Amino acid sequence: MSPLKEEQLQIIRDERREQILEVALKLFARRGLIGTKLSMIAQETRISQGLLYHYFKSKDELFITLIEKAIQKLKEEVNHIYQLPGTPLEKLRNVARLNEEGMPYYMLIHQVRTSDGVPEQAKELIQQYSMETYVIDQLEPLFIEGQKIGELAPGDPRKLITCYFTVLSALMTLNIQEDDAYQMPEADLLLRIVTGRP
Amino acid sequence: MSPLKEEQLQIIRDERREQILEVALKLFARRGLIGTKLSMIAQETRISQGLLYHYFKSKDELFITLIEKAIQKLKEEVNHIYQLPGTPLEKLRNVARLNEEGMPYYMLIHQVRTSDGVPEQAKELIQQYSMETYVIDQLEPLFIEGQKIGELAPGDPRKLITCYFTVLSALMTLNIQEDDAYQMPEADLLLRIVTGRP
Amino acid sequence: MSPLKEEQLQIIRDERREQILEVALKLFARRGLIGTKLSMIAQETRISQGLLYHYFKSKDELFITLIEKAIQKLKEEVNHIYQLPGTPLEKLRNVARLNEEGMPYYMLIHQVRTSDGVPEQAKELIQQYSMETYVIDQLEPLFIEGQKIGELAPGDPRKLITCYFTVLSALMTLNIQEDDAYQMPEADLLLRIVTGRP
Amino acid sequence: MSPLKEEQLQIIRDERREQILEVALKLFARRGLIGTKLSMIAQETRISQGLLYHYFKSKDELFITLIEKAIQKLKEEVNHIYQLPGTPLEKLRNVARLNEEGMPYYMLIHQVRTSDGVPEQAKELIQQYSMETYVIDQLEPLFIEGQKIGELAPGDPRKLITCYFTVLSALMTLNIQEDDAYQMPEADLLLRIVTGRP
DNA sequence: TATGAATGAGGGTTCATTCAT
DNA sequence: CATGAATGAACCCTCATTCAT
Repeated sequence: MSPLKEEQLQIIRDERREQILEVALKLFARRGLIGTKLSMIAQETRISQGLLYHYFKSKDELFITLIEKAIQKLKEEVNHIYQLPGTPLEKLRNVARLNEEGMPYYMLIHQVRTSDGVPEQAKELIQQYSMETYVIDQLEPLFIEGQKIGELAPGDPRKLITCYFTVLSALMTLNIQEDDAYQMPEADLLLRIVTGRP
Repeated sequence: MSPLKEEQLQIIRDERREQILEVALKLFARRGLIGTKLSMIAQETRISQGLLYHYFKSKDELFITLIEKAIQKLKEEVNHIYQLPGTPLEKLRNVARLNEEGMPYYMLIHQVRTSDGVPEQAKELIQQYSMETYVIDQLEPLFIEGQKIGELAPGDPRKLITCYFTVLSALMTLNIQEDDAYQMPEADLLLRIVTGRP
Repeated sequence: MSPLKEEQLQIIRDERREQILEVALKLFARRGLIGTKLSMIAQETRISQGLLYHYFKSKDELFITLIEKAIQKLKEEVNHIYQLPGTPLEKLRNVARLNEEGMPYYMLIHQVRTSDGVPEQAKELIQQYSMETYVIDQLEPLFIEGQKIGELAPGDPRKLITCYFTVLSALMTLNIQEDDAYQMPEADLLLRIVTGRP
Repeated sequence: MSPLKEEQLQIIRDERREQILEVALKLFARRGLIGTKLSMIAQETRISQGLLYHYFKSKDELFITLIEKAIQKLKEEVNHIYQLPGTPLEKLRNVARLNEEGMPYYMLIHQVRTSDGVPEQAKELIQQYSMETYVIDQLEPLFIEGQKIGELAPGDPRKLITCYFTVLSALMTLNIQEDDAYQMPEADLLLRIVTGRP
């Protein structure tokens, strides 16, 4: 009866959905929520505008879905740090090599934090994901260990974490491109913030 | 009619223009070019929408005017560093106490750099104001002196400047608010980037 | 394949068609032609939207089919009056107990008569089914007989019929619901129109 | 300063507003809320679509405004009955000559009562204006007087009122046109409902 | 100068209809 | 026969800009 395998259909659906999310992420990151027309997303995904509404109930919902993914992504990244090889400092050095993949997500979150005119739900999601309660709690043991073995500068570890990751987030948000006036700083210079040594 | 009146009118005109620019700066910074409606600017300036067009030919022109002011402002700020009291390090410490006044300008520039959908002319202006050719050139002597007297870490001074000011710009752009997940880092932690000491 | 199967299929087909018509009638009556989405009809019939097009060429055709059924229904109802038991007045009293089943059809016809934006063909059908030429002609003998035996008030019987059935149709169209501001009047009060007696 | 008399402006505004309401009433009555496009209203009022939004925040608001007017109108009409000349029966006879002006309002109310897809607020307004609590209360004294002087049939006056006005409302809603299958009944025939006499 | 009405292009969204499977 | 993805036209609505006063 079923004219197409239920399963196949679902796979196609999911792929298409991911395509849309990918395109939308890129565009929202660069142009903002209002600045991104659905026609752009549709065109770049090679689908009709109407079809977007088979996958997302509205532009806002599409945006919010991306915010949820962004938060998920950031959490995973923080958790991932522990699985990196080496001493605490070496782990942090790897984090400092800012990955290009995560950048659009940072920009999205930045928009939610700084712009009016984004869906209220997006703002609430961002507020729930507080750096305070998540990132800092997660990384405190790592910093304490780094201080114990003398790799990291002494002082309140929570303050150190906050400073370091605020700077990293900010740099992500700057979205530095090649041939740009700004230059993405070398990791070793940034690490001075936490090591207190050249 | 009378020359006196003309003059007064001109003064009122200029004041009004400044008012508009002030309001627009605040709104553009928070909501972006597209997200800011002329009706908002008019309302907050307590003038009619139509009157805006006596002062600026278009929304884009208003935006571009602000970009020009932003660049002017940043140049002045860099120049101002030399007039601060104290050793090079002390001067830089003062810069690190990020001034709230300049923040909206940073956000405007950030928008131009990272967003599509802003007037082409704005992009050109920003590209002309290259950190490379202006900020770095201006501050190189200061950093070299700081290295000479041992206050600053050794190494390529231009790289140091770039890193330090990129981080400052990025933090400005984050537009950290009270009761925010992020916390504006203490100046001393940021200065470690250039001193290499705790 | 086998003739038996073909036959069964045809039966299923016809049943399905009736289901669709039933659902559509209910929805069109309450929401109007434009206010009823094909997706609603499909959902309530438990079939896909696409399948609707195997049974009806378009939304308009579906609507027109219902109008044809409505007219058929009303004709049958008028014919049915003669088969009711009792004197002419008793027959009319039974008609006045307005049957709920026919109400959606009345509402459909009302829509065609009063709304623009319905298919032209529907309007033509309704105009052909003129109360004048059908209902009145059919019921004239009944009224004349009623007048003869003194049950009905004297006067032009055609005028009486027109008045009485216009009122009934109008009440049908009002689609009075329970707990409504309006109350469906008692049959005896309405019958005063034709009897001229309390 | 004021470039145009505040007062004049207001007058023009009000006139335009009335124009729009008039056109919208006519169209909504015949085509329903959904069936009436703003472009139709704009075109018939000879203004641009955009200008509609200077006068009404949305299509729904326009519709609701008309519902409010409709209720107001109906109340006035009921109150007006007492000021008509003559005996109670003569007053009612005048009411029975259904005025064409009020018809679109009846149709609007009918739509709200019978259609889904109209603004919730409109439904609430209609429910508040209950015939029960308003029309009947208002007219009860008139009917009682009519019964006292033998003009009206005996029996529960509230039931009589309900029946009579339900029939009148229903006939209004039928929106009988010239050269229509239906014919608006003569007043005297309808009055039999309340008089019980030919 | 100053206002607010007026316009119209273009946005997000809906939905009847078609099509590939 | 049956599905649900896919399309595109047309809707409501917004807003930068112009215009009459």
